[in-house]
Amino acid sequence: MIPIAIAGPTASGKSALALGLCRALDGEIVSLDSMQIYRTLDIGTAKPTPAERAGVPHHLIDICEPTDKFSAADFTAAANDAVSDILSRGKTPVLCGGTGLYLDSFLRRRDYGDVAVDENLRRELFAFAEQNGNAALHGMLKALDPNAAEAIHENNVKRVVRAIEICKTTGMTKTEWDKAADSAPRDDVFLIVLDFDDREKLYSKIERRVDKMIEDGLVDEARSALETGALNAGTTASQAIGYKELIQYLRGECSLNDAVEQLKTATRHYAKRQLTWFRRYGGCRLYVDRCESSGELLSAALDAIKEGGK
RNA sequence: GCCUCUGUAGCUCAGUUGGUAGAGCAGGGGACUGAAAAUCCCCGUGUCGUUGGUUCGAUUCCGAUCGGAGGCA
Repeated sequence: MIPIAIAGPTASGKSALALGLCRALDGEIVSLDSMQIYRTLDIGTAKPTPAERAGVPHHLIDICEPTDKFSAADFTAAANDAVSDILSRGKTPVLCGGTGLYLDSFLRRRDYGDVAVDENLRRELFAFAEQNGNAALHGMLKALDPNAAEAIHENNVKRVVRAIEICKTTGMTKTEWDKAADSAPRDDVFLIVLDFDDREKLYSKIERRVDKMIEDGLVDEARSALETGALNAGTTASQAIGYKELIQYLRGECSLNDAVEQLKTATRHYAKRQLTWFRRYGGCRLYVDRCESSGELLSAALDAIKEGGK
C-alpha cells in the first residue's frame, strides 16, 4: 500500500474523491488543509460531516483550537506520524487537501528543524519596515543573504522578515537552511491532481458552494466564532475565507450581500492560486469537468492508481 | 413640455486648455521552504452613446438624436 495524495482547487471534489478511494482501498484520510485543523470552523472550511468521518477515519482535522498557533512544521510532523501509523496498520493513507505548502512539505519530507521562530524579532522587523520603508528592510536581507534577497520581492515584507529571522536565529543563511531541509523527498506517493478544462465551471461550482454554506448557517458559525474570540486579530483562523468577509457584515460595515460577493471573489482568487501551485506538479491529472459524475471521477482515479501505483 | 447633469475597459469612475485615453475592482499569468484560505509580483485598444458640423485633425468644441438621473411645471 503506498500513500495516495489528492490535490486540487477548492470545490473541485477532492473530499468526495478521497472518501470514495478510502472505501475502495481500505484507506484513511489525512487532511492537508490549514484551516480544517481548527475545531468549530466547520461550515466555512467545508469540513467533512460527522457522518462521513464516522465511516472513514480522518486525521488532522479538529486537532486544535482556533486561537492556537499551528505551523507548517507542526503539520509536517503530524502528517508523517499519521501516515506511518496508517501504513503500519496495513491501510492506505489518502492525503487530501488544498494547502500547497503542506503538500510540498509532506512530499519532500521537509525537515524544518526545531528552532528559528522569534516573535519579538518579527515585531521589530515589521516596525522597522513601517518606519524606514520596505526597501530598507530588504537591504538588510541583502547584506545577510544576497541569494534570498534576490528571490524575494521587497514588498513581500512577510517573507523578507522570515528570511532575516532565519539568518539571525540559526546562524545559517536562508539559502543554506532551505537546502538542508530538503534532504529526503518521498518517491512513494501516488499523486492525483484535480483540474478543470473550463475555469467557468469551477467558478460556478464555487458560487453554488458558497450559497450553500450561507444556507447551512455559516453566518451563525462566524458570529459565534467572533464571540468566542476565535477570530480576534492575529489568529490564523481569522484569515480563513468566509469568516473574514462575514466579520465585516457582523460588525455592520457592509451588507450581507456584499459580504457574500466578497466571499465568492476571495474563494475564486484562492482557487486560482491553488491551480498555479499545483500546475508545477507532475503526477496524474484528472479533469473534473470531463467526468459526468463523481462516480466516473472515482473510477478514473482507481484506474490510474491500478496502472501507475504498481 | 422646459431646464440641469450624465453617457469613456466586464463594473465604478478619471482624463484629454482639440493631436484617438488611464486608475481601482473584476479577469489572466507567476512566485511560494516554521503565519500559506496568508503574503507578494507582472499583465489595460476600448466603435470615448449615435449622428451631422467646425477643424489639417474631434472622444474633447457646436447642433441634432437616443438612453439614464434630478429639478421646474
